[in-house]
Amino acid sequence: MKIGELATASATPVETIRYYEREGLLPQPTRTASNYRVYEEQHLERLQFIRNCRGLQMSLDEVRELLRYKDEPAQDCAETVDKLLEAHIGHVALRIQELRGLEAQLIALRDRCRGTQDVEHCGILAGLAETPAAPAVKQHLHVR
Amino acid sequence: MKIGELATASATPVETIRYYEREGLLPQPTRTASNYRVYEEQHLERLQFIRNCRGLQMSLDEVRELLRYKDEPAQDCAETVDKLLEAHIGHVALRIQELRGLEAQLIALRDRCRGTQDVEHCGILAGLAETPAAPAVKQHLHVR
DNA sequence: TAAAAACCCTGTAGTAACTACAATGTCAAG
DNA sequence: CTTGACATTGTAGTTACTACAGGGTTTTTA
Repeated sequence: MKIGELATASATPVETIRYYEREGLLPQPTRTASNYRVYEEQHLERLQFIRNCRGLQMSLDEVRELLRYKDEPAQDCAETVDKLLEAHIGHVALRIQELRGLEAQLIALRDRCRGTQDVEHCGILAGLAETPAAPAVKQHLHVR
Repeated sequence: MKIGELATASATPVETIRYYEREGLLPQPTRTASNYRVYEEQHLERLQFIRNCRGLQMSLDEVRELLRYKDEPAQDCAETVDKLLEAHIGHVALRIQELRGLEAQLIALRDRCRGTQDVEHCGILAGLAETPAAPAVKQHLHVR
């Protein structure tokens, strides 16, 4: 299987596959005489695993950890895997909470606009300029 | 007001303020003889506006656009501002939907693990390896 | 008054997870 | 035998910052 085929089989851009290889998530495949990458079924499976994890919004570091457990299972693996997943679920739930608050604020802001025409008196811009009123999501601006 | 004061007044890291200046979001302030930036009240207001928008998860490009309307109000401004906000609300709502689906999948995955001990048969890793079963968030992996 | 601490400056590089070239090489079809 | 699709490496761009390094200045403190 050449890289293009693997790409379509896994719905992953070619460049991303090469990126995963550079990052050590995918093992280096064998090469043809002309230096083309040649993949086996195993590669496809591993790539699909990665993509599934990514689809679940895990970071590449988390994926790396899971792959490590797949590659060399130890006795306390299951527990650790479970923990990782548990933590991830927590993050997602928190993010949903934050976005809900955000949505409410945005809707409130939008509704301030209804009824004004000119920008000078537009409630939206005024609302965004307010200092304490709409301190928005106060926490770390830095969520994903 | 020196940059440090502006930073504490706006709860924004100093480096971020300089970054906004480089990006053209904040106008270049005057300087002291020793080349220190000197800010006025206006700067603080503008920075607060930016931070509020960012707190609402708007991109800097969106903020830039809003600032443009603040700076030079035209006749059809209010409408455009409204549209921008409307679109933004849509994005947030969509993202919440996606995360909800995600959460459900993660929980289902976690529950597959209950009852197994060793990694070889751990339902979580097996679930993540499956091809069609948990295609996760199928769409663009690339949401924020 | 002098030294130390706290602040400021510019410029560059790093972050995550890709994406997008540029410049080149290879292979299959017509 | 040429055209087009595919492959290669390497580098730079994306977003919104963050973190230095290597300097200068100002304020505080002893």
